[in-house]
Amino acid sequence: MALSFREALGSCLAAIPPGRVTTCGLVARTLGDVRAARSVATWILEHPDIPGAHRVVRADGRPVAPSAAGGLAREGVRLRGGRVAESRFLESLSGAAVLEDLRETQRRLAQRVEEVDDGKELGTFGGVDVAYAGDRAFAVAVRLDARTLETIETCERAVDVDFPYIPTYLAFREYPAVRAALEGLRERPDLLFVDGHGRLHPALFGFACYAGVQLDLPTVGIAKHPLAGKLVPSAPRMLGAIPVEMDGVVRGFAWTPPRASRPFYVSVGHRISLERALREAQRSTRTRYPEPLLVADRITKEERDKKNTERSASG
DNA sequence: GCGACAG
DNA sequence: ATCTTGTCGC
Repeated sequence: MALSFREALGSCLAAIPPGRVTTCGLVARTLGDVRAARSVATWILEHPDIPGAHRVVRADGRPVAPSAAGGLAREGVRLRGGRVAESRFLESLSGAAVLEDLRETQRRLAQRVEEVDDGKELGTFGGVDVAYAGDRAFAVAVRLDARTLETIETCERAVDVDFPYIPTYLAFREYPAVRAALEGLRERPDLLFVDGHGRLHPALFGFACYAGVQLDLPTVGIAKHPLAGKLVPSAPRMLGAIPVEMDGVVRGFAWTPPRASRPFYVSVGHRISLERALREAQRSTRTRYPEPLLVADRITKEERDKKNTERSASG
């Protein structure tokens, strides 16, 4: 059965015997992917009450939790120079490899991605983005007129998140909030822009693909930073954009808008061709980033700050 | 071969 | 993404 991140981490920590410690890297490998090491540390820092959290250390032996010294001392573990001796480190750990399961889910769903579109005119562009305040996610979905780029409608939803940010697993953190916001729109957009990569992903299944397949909606992935693939500046440009290849296949483009200082990355999410994804991304851009994502990003931060103010005002 | 890695 | 001081440019 599928375990949540929280439960899987809990079972990992419960498997560390008193008097021993484990590195973030080993916890991450046990969860199924070493690239989650930093996320494990962040999660423990932000959830200091997790049982066993005091037994997690960095590679150099420094405990992750600032208050770990007391719990370790009660188990006979002394800190020397703020570090736990390597002789205390566990070499292996048992636990549920949830990230392996999620990667398998990505690979399976990746086969459903359709990289062709129906060629129809697009009346509206959608955009989704999420801001965070601790475990609270503030998601916004917007729908814009594709010709004028004027905002037609917006929808905000706040939901609790229970999955950390882990590179290449972004969808599992953001999708629930994004879906909730999209469901509140009166009409679905003809094409949805997602803040994150599409097929430019190690499993060819970034957040934009995940959202597209789950929603059965045409999507385009837009990202500010590279994740997978390599730029090929020597290759012929497409509409002024530099191809990004993975294993010799062009999976995306890096495009710098006319007055912008840096490029953004475009790739297919679902139900669209790569060339058209680039063309629509360019058509939707007025300044430095596709307008639907700028609008969603702005509202998302306004909502978060508004809710935070209300919360502190009411005690 | 290994580490880094969207938001 | 968020945090956060200082710094730069319009």
